[in-house]
Order: sequence, then structure tokens, then C-alpha cells
Amino acid sequence: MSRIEHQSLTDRAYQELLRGLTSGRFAPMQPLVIRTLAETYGISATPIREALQRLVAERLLQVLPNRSIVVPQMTRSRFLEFLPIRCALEGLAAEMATPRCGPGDFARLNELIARISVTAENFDAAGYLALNREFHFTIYEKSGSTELMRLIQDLWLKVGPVFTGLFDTEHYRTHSNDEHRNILSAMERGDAARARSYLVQDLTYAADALSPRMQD
Amino acid sequence: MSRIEHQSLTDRAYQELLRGLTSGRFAPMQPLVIRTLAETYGISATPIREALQRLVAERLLQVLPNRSIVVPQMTRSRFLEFLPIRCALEGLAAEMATPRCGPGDFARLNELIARISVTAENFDAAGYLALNREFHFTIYEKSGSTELMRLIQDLWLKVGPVFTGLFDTEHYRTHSNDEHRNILSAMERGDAARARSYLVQDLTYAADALSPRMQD
DNA sequence: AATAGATATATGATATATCAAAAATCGACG
DNA sequence: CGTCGATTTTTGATATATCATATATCTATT
Repeated sequence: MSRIEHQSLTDRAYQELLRGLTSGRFAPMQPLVIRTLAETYGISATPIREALQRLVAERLLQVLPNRSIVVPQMTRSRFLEFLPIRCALEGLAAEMATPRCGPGDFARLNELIARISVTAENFDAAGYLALNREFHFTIYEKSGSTELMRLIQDLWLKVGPVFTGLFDTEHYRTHSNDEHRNILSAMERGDAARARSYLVQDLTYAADALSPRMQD
Repeated sequence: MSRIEHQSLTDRAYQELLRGLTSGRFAPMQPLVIRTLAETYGISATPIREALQRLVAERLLQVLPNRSIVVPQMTRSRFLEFLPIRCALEGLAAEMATPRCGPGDFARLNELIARISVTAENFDAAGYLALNREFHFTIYEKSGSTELMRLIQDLWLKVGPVFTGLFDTEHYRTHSNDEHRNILSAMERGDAARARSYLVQDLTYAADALSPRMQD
């Protein structure tokens, strides 16, 4: 019998709002009105307000001086500011993961690479993004550090919405899996330092592909 | 005329609670009761509750399965889990800061080192901790990345309370300023890589001094 | 017609009432 | 005495009422 999930309305509102954010349902700079959202979700204002404040604390939303709450727009400079941070943390995770991976993990990563290739051939943007994320987080999870995982997850939430456009860049779509293969083979050789540098390269290429297409 | 600061009760409650947390006023695992805190601060439950939830979102507080809110106790393993993360981020910040520092910054850091020496001689624990923090954050601020700064600040908030004991370890108290001097001279030479490694060494020494004295 | 002031409305902030779940207390029974 | 169960109390969760501020609308004056 499955565990009874005692999810508070605040939690549910949070997840609902998060889903709306990551899928880009809320336009940047458009204020999120507590009462409106409360009515939309059919609950009172309190849980909505708490969920919004939680998202503000996580910097996924932003309070304007007029105290209205909006989704901050990701500018190029802000996106690029995240790049070295992501390289540091995700590179560290890859390095830590390398000696902790076994044949089963390598097989799993290999399979993901193959499936990513299929999505690239089929121009399946949604599938591509989901599998790319799964490939990366499969590695990060093997770092064995939940704190590190959480920090990386938070960063992906912040830069995530931008990635939707990643698939549209021809060069990246056809070549990013090469980096994935490089990462995997370095990990299979137990070469943690090189696994890190290939992963950093993957992130850098993605940023190079995306940043010219961003405003600011 | 100074700008009118419009601080909400939630914000004030948050800061009050944060101060209580960093100064160790709340014992770990002792539940923080909303109504009690509300009465203590002379405000209603709502802002207290929101401040608590914000602290939970920042992982400075923890909700138990019974949904009571407590300050999580920092175990040795958790503390050590933060070490590589802090090395990665704070090392990165030192590296980024190095080419951005000028004579004024070096003078400031030098002065901080001198003042830290005085506190060490006088067994002034509070002064020592404050100045040590100021030394580190003076560097991190020069990284030029507010996102990076914020992440590091969050990490210091989490591991901060533990540091109170740092001053009591004889060896660290007498030698940590050596690392500070090494960091500064590397930065003055413009050797970012070495500045990073000395800073990592400083963090590692501090962890070595503290972790044996922690439970778990 | 443009602008300043006044009024109305919208919306976030706070307090409070109510509900539900958890913890503590009490009491009967062994 | 101790244990199990019922009852009471505590406490977090939610809804709602009220207040304060920001925004929009209106009106009068020029």
C-alpha cells in the first residue's frame, strides 16, 4: 500500500507554479496576482502567497519595488554569469561521480546517448531536452552528494527555460552528443579530470549556441 | 533624506530568526512553534509562518515528518559534504577576483590580516570570526558575480554556526593567517590559480580543525 | 486638451477564526 | 503499577476579514 502523501496546498501550489514557470507559461515581467491564482486553482490566497514567497526565496521569481511578483527575464549577461558556476559545480559532480560508477551506470549512460541520437535525428525537441537532462543528472546523482545535486538542480531551474531553444541550433544538435560520448569514455577509463573537462566543454558549447540568441 | 525602508513584518521576522539561528540561540531539534514566536515578537502568526517557510526553503530550517520545524543539526558528514562544494565555489571566486583587484583592495586585505593577528593574540573570538569572514567576502565580492556571492553566502549560513568553535583550536588560530597571507600574495602577483589553491587550503585546514570536534 | 488632484479600485500585508492532525493528558482496566 | 484507549490540548494548515498601499479612473481647472 502506497504511502499516504500528505501534500499541503502550499506544496501543490508550489509545484503547479513551478511547472508553469519551467514550461514558460508565465510571461516574464507579467505580474502574478495572488487572488487571481487562488481563484484559478480553486484555493484560498494563503497557500498561493506562501508558494510565491518560496519561489522568490529560490530566486525563481522576483519581487518588484511595487511588491508585485514577476518572473525575472533571463538576460544574456545573467545567463553567462551562471556559466562558470555551473562548470565548477557540475564539473565537480562529474569528477566525484567517476570513481563511483560501475558497468551498470556506463551501460545506462550509453543507452541514453543512443536515445539522444534518435531524438536528434527525429527533430524531437522535447524528447531531446528530457534525455539530455537525464544524461547529466544520472552523472550528478552518482557524485553521492545530495547537497551538490540540489545546488545543481536549483541552477538548472534558473537557466532551464532558456534551454528550450537549444535544440534549434543545428550545430549543437548534431555535435553535443560527441561531448556526451567523450564524457562517458573518460569516466569509463576512470579519468575524472578529463570527464570534468569534457563536461565543462559540453556546458560551454551549449552556452555558446544559446547566448547569441538571447536578448540584452 | 534617506529612502524610506518599507520592510514587511515577514522580512523583519526572517532577519530576527536568522540572527537567532546564526548565534545559536535555538537549540537543534527543538521545535520552533509559530504561535510562541508570534507572541514573543508581538506580531501575528502569518509573518512568522512565512519567515519560517522561507528559512526552510533555504534549508536553514527543516520540517520534520510531524511538520514541526526545527534547526537541523550539522553533523560531521554533512559538514564534510559541503567542503568540496565550498572549495569549488569559493576557489572560483578567488580566481575570478584576482585579475579584478587593485592596490586599494590589496591594502584593505592586508589591513584585515593585521587586524586578524591582533584578535588572535588577544583571544578575541568574536572579532576573529567577524574579521575572518570579512577577509573572505572582501575577496568573493571582487569576483564581480553577485550570483556566485549569493551561493557562497548561503553556504556560509549553513556551515556558519559550526565555526564558532574554530577559534578554540590552537593550531588553526595561530596558522590560519598564514594562508591568508599566501592568498593575498598570490593575488598580488596576479597568480589566480595559486590564489585559488591557497584558499582551498585555508578551507581545508579549517575543516580539519573543526570536523574532529563534531558529533556523528 | 493636458495636467493635477481627488476618488475609486486592485492588490499585497497582516490579523484572526476555524479546521485537522499530532501530542499530551487522563482514566479505566488489567 | 503499567498499558491501552479516549479525551483534551497543542499546533500547523487554511480560509477569510481587514488594513495599507499602489494603481487606475475621474473630474476640474487651466
